[in-house]
Formats: sequence, C-alpha cells, structure tokens
Amino acid sequence: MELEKAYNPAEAESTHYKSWEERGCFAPEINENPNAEAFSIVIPPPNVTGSLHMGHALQHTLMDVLTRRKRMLGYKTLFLVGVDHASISTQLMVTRALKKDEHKTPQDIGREAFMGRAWAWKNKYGGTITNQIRREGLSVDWSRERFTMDENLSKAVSEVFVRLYGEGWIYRGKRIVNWCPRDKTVLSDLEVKEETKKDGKLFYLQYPVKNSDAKITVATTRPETMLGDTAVAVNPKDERYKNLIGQTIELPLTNREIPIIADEYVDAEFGTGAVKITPAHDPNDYEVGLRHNLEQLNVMNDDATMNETAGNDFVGLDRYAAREKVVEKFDELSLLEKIDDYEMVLPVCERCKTVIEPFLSEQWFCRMDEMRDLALDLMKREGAPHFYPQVPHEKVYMTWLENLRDWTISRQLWWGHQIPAWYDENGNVIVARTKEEAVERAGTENLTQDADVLDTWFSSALWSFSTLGWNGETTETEDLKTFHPTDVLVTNRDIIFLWVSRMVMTGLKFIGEKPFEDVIIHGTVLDKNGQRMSKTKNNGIDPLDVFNKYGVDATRMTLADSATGIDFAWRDEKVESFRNFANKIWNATRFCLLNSDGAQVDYSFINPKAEVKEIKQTLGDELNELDEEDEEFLDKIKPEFAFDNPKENLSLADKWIISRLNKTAVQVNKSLDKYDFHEAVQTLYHFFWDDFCDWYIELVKDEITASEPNVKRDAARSRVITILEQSLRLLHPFMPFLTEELWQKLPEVSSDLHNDAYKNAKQTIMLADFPMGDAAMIDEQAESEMQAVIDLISKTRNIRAEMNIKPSDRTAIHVAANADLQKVFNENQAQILKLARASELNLNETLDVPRASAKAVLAGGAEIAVPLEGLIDFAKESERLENQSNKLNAEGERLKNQLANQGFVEKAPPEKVAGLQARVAEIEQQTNALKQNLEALK
RNA sequence: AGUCACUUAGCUCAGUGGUAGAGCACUACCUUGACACGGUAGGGGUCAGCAGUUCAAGUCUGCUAGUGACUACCA
Repeated sequence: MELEKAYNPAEAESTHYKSWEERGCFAPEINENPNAEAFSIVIPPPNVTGSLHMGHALQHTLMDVLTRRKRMLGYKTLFLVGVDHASISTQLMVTRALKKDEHKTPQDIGREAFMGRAWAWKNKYGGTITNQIRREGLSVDWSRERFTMDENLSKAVSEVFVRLYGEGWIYRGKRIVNWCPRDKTVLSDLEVKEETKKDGKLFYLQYPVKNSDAKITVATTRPETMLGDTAVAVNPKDERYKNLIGQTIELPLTNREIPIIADEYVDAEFGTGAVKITPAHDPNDYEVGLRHNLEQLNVMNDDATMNETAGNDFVGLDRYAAREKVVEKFDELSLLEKIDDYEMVLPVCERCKTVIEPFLSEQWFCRMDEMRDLALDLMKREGAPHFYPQVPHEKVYMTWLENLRDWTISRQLWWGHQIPAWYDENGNVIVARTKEEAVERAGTENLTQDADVLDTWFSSALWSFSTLGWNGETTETEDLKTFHPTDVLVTNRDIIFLWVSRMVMTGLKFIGEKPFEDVIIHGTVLDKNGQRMSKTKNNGIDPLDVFNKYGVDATRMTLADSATGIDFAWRDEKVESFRNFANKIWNATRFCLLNSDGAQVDYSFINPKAEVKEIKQTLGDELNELDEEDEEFLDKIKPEFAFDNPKENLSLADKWIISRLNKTAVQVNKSLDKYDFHEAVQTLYHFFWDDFCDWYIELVKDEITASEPNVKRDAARSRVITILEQSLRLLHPFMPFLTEELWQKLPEVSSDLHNDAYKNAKQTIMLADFPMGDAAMIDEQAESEMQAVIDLISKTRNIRAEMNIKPSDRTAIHVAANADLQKVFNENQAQILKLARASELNLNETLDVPRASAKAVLAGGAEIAVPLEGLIDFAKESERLENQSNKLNAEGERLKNQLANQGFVEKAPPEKVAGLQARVAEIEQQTNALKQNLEALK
C-alpha cells in the first residue's frame, strides 16, 4: 500500500471519529478491567446558544490530551460532555425569533407556550457546539451527555434550593440590585462589566434651603435621579456645611422637602462636598438611607423609563430623555450652576452592554458566608483544589472568597429552572421540591409559583455531581462512586469566581467532598496583535476555519504547545509549522511502509518487559507470584526461553534511538503529569523530527531499502517500524486523527503490545498501551557514541558547505582519535560515508594530511581533516578556523575567569568545578589544535 | 486606588541559580527515489533599566519604566 504524497487531514477526520464513537471507545464501559483506576473530567459546559471559539478549542484540547493518555494507560476513563441552558441568551434569541416570525412578544403567548418555543429552539439549534466538539476529536462519552435542564439535573437544582432555604442560606429580600433594563432582569455582580465613558458630564445642581436664601450645590452624573432624592448629605466635619445640617431642602421640580444630613460616607474633597441621596437608585445611597431611615423612592419602571413617582412632567420618559429635561428645567429655574466634562466608568450588562440601572427590587439571594467558609477551609486544610499554575490563581481565588458578598440568584426570565417557591393567598412563602409537596404543606391548592428562574450558574455549580446522577433523592450512584471527585478541571480564569468556586462550595456542601483535585487555568488566546478577541473588534479567529485550513491535529498541537498558563498571541505561522509536522509524520510513515515487506511490529527488542509478559502468559501462574525484577524470576525464565539476546544484534543507531525513545516517553509522561503541555509537545516534536527522521531513518536507510529480502533487512525494517509505532502512540493524545489513520496502515501489532483492559485494542490506537518509557532502556553510552558520530558528520558537512564542495563530489575524511572513538567510527563507517558524502574514512592516532586540507576539532580530543587539493580556498579556510578558534577562546576565557575566582573554587559544588576544569582542558586542547592547523596553512 | 502578571533573536514564545533555546522569518547551497508542508550548513540576543543578595543572576530581592489583567470605588 502506498500513501499519498502529502497528508490530507479532511479524509482522516471524516472517518475515525464516527468509528470510535460507534465502537463505544469513549465510554468508560469499554474498559473491562474490574480493578482499573478511574479517571474523570467534566467539560465546562458551553452555552447551548454558543458556537466554538478559540478558548474552547484550547481548553478542549488540553482535556482531551489528558483523557486520551489516561485511557491508553488503562484507566477507566470518563470525559463528560454537555451544555448549559444559558438563560439570558437563549431567552433573547427565542424572543427575537418570536418577534421576527410572529410579531409577538413572550407576554403575548404566555409562559407555557414560550417554553415550548424555547425547547423547540434548543432542539433545533442547540446542537451547534456539540457537533463542533465532535469535529475537534474530543473523546467524550456521548452516552452520558448532559444538559443543565435535563430532568435529573433540574431535580438536583430544586433539591439544593430547598435544602439551602431550609438552612437559612437562601432568603428573599428587597435590595438594590444590578438591573439590566433591556433584558429586564437582575444580574449578579459577576455579570456586570465596566465601560469607560470619556464624554461623560458632571452636572452641578443648586438646591434651595428652606427659609433661607442659601442654596446648596450637589454634583451628579445622573440628574434624573434627583426626582427620587430623599436627602442631601454632607460630611459632619465639613465646616462649610456644618450649620446647614438638620435644615431642610425644598427639592426643585417636586413639591417635596428633604433633610440635610451628615454622614461619614461623604468625601468633602470631591465635587462640592454635598451629595444628593437617592436610596432607590444607588447602592451607596441605599446604605446611607438605611442608616438615616430615609424613604426609598423608586422613580423608574423596569425598562428604565420614569414612573408616576417621578411626576407628571417626566412619567414615561426614558432615563436619558428625563435627564435632559431635568437639566433644562434647572436651567430655566436658574438653578443649574455648571456642567463639567467628566470621564466616568459605567457598569454595563455583560451580554448586551446596556447601562445597568441600580434598582430596588425583591429578589432571592444566597448567603455566601458559610458556603465560603467551606471552600476556605478546604484550601487551608489540604491546599485543594490545587491550581495550575498556582501563582497567581490560588491567591486570587482566596482573596475573592474572603470578600464574598451574597449572590443574587433569581432572574426575571422564563427559560431556566423556575424557583421552587409558592405563595398562598396571603403571600406566605412555601419552598418545596414540587407543587404537590407545596400543596400538602400549605393545605390549599390555591398557590402561585414564583415567576422567576434561577441564575444559570446556580445549576452549573452542581455540574460535577448532578451530571453523575445526584438529585438529592438518589445520592449514591455508581458513577458518583467511581468518578467523583473528578481528577482535574480545565478552564479559563474568567470563571474561577462564577463557576469554579461555586462548584467547590456546592460539592463540599452536598456531596461532602471537593469536586476536583486539580484546576488548570489556561491563558487567553489573543489575536496576532496581542489584543483580546471580541465581537465588537471583529478580530476573532474561528477554529473551524483553522481546522479546515490546517487540520484539527495541527491546531491541537498549536494550542497544546502554547498552553503555558499565560496569554499568547495567535500565529498562523505556528499552525503552519505543526501542519508541516503532521506532514512530516505522514511522510516518514509513508517511507517506512514503502519498505515494510517482511517487517512486523514487535516491541521485544526494545522492551524486555514485553517479552516477560509473553513468557508469563505461556508459563502460567507459577511465575506470576514472583517479582519481575527478582533474580529468581530471571533465572527461572532464562533457560526455558533461550531467546536471542536482542540487544547484541543492535547497531549503535538502534541502541541510540531506543534510548531516545525511552527518554522521550519518560519525559512526556512526566510533563503531562504536571500538566506541562508545552514541554510534552516540544519533546515529541524534537524526538520525531530531529532524532527519528533526520538521523535514525537516514542512518538505517540503506539497510532497509535493500532490494533483496534477507533476515537482516527485515529485522531492521521491523525495528524502524516499531519505533515509528511507539512514536505514533506517544503522539496520539495530541494528534488523534493522523495517528489513527497511520496506525491502521501499519503491519499488525503483536498482541502483547495491547492493553489488557480493552478487547477492542487491536482495532484502534486510542486503546493501545501508552508507552511509559523505561529508565533501564536509556543507554547513555550509546547516546554519547552516537553524538560523536553525529558530530563527525556535521563537522564534515560544515567543511563541505563552507568550501562550496559540490554535493556530487566525494571527499575523503581523515580522523585522528583515540582507540575507543576509532572503534565507534569504524563500526559506523558505512553510515558516515553516506551521510557525510565521503569516499573514504581514514582512522588514525594522529592526523597526517596534505596542507590543502580543511580541518575541524571534535569533542573527545578528536580531529578531522578533509583533503581538498585544488578546491580549498586558503584564505577562507583560515577565516573559518579563526572563527572557530575565537568562539572557543571566548568561552575559555569566561570559564578560566570563573576558575580563577577563589570563591567559586571554594564554595561551588565540587562536581561543577571539576566539570568546568574538564571543559577548559578540552577547549585548550581544541584551540591548540586549531592554532596548529592555522600555522600549517601559512 | 489596590493586587497581580508580563518585558529574552526581526516576530511569536520556551527557559526558576552554573557554557542563552525553539518555531517562523533571514542568508548560502541542494529538485539526493519519504517529505520543497523538504534537506544541509549558517547569521542573528550586553535576556526592559538601575541597584542589591550570591563564588555565580535571564533565573532570587528591591526600585524605575512600559504593557496587560483583575478587584474595589468613582456624587
């Protein structure tokens, strides 16, 4: 079988996902090992109205990398998927559609009909993001897909509400809240953002003092609220106003009289030092009002138009129109002192950017003091959840908890979980799980349910356990026992408060345990100019476009490579480089497959433990009780199985690549265990491209491309294809599609390489054993010998390049080296000749070459010379040697200075000093050699 | 205002005490039977600035400057 010349991602992406899903590979049930440890992760539920953006793609990639690796390692793995109901945005969309299609408002059709439309909308359009999740290749268990408004999850919401109410942690009250006049609902503090308004104005209004000619001037940015003023406040220490305290203001435009009061809250330095107090329309004024027993005059409707209380002149006007009119009237009355330009910051609705109106209304609140203590104690007690990176997130999280205020949980919407509270004819509240329960408790059928729904985050807060079956009634499901607490949460820092902290609190409160061990907070994907992506700036990058252009795997690699916890600017060039990497993997495999006749994938030559496993299976139980490392065990199996010692048949290149492979596997596992995705990607990239493609394949090329079949050739083919197979496994969590596509094309993988937990393992790489790497297979001697060979080849190539030797011209290489190195070079002569384009390799103790030679020094005291009669440019060669010499000298000087430092020699660790001394000796030897070579040119 | 992060090659970023790294871009050569989405060999950085701790600082401490984020307040 021959592969196409270049990797075409679309093909692989269109077939494998379906096949994985159909075979049930994503469900934990695929794991048939009854003793398997569990690994679980829940997706931060995206909005049902949403579509995939780069932040999702990043987050999802990281979760999938972790999940796929754990699954391959034999964990019983659950990656739970689902979306939340997004109360506000869904309601907005459905309302918009209703208006467009039927010219009706929600009120026109009523709550029940509206809910019908909303569900229909959800069923029709709500699948956008879930389909995109399939496109990303996420190995999520679709059989456990959840929605926050599922029956069971809704039941959990009611249960939690009822219990918290019962304990007095939920209450109803009239407070100043953040009101969005467009959505006509209250919002929590966290859903309010700030916007700077540069062209704001500060209005100075004069209020006449009763029975006096005096006027007191107040400064305000919102003159229309003066219609609801119920006092003017000054600082008690402010000498200017001391004698006015206790007097009365005749409030213009109204026929009301309001007192002048003293309150510490007033900053005498700001504005005029006198503040109008509007308790119903400002949170600070509200507090002042409570302290002084002031009336709360609400002058607005829920759409921010003025109501009757504002007076006949203003009723029905929008707040901004009312503002103009108030200012006009003050001007007419000559009570407008002045208008200053004033830059100010306005609170706006996070979703629709409408300016928030502080509004006095009756809402449901969740008390956070005791909830917060649960989370604080957990951190103090066991440092959980552990944030990655710990700095700065842990501190931010703790500080926020410490200053936490009560949470407004009701919303004036229909789409969502209707608050499980009923009112009887007398207005008594009955909080119950169901209407039946409420009726029973109230003793009457005549009950009205609270019209409001709960904040979407209230249900998201239960996500870690409601998704696993908890609903208050059922509290111990198999899934909860197996998968809770989840292992790790991957999310962005914007929702540490909105979601992470609340999940911790509810988890502790209702399950009695933390919802997750670790929390990975990833950075934000910025545009190429380092700006945040936003709809208003229209600088967003659609992950789907990137998938289409470069492939899903390349995108995943890019995101994983960038995941260091801090923000990063998106670069198309980077995806391009990983697209190239995917193509490199494709072509390396293509080459191996072109030379794969007679080859088999067999791990035994690189991992004796795999052999042991096979032997154990053959010999049966008697050996299973013995430790594999035990000498008795080894003695017992050796004579029975006189397998060749495979290591003795291996070339230096083989030993070297086996060592590199094991180092890579060890490193990748280590990196992923500490959630260092960047390190894992870099390790894999350089192993595959530099070690495997640039060196190993080149070193064994002649051997595996031999046209005549023979045992040696086929063994070499097996080795190269096995290394390749192992590499694909290591890459699979990052690049699932490409690796599956290629893995399917490899010769059959021997059975002992599969994971016992999965009966489907032979059909898919995603259920193959993930290579852990074996420290015993790391061969430092082979690595250093190979390094010498690489050094020899590279230096020769350098000479050839610098001297402009045509690629077709072969040159001789003379090497001076010690006996050990000579042996290494001699054994690898064929490869050296090929890769250095040399005609002959002369090995000696010393160099004896014509003057017309280019030379270089190697590590370990070796030197090389390339005779270039008629080709050498002596001036250029001098310059080249000079350059090398200068570089070495600079380093040597630096090190010698360090060694000359008494303090260094005395205080630095001895091995450091010895290392430096050795390096200095080598540099001296090499510079001497270079000097002699230079002399010889003259 | 407070808290925090960031500042390393032209660009995007790794690198937490011991000889400055990667990818892209750049230069030269190469259409060599896996790959031009490629190969080979190169050039390029007083690690924002200043001071300190240390035998030794890109790395630790303090200050300064710039950039960004978050929290609170803003009559």
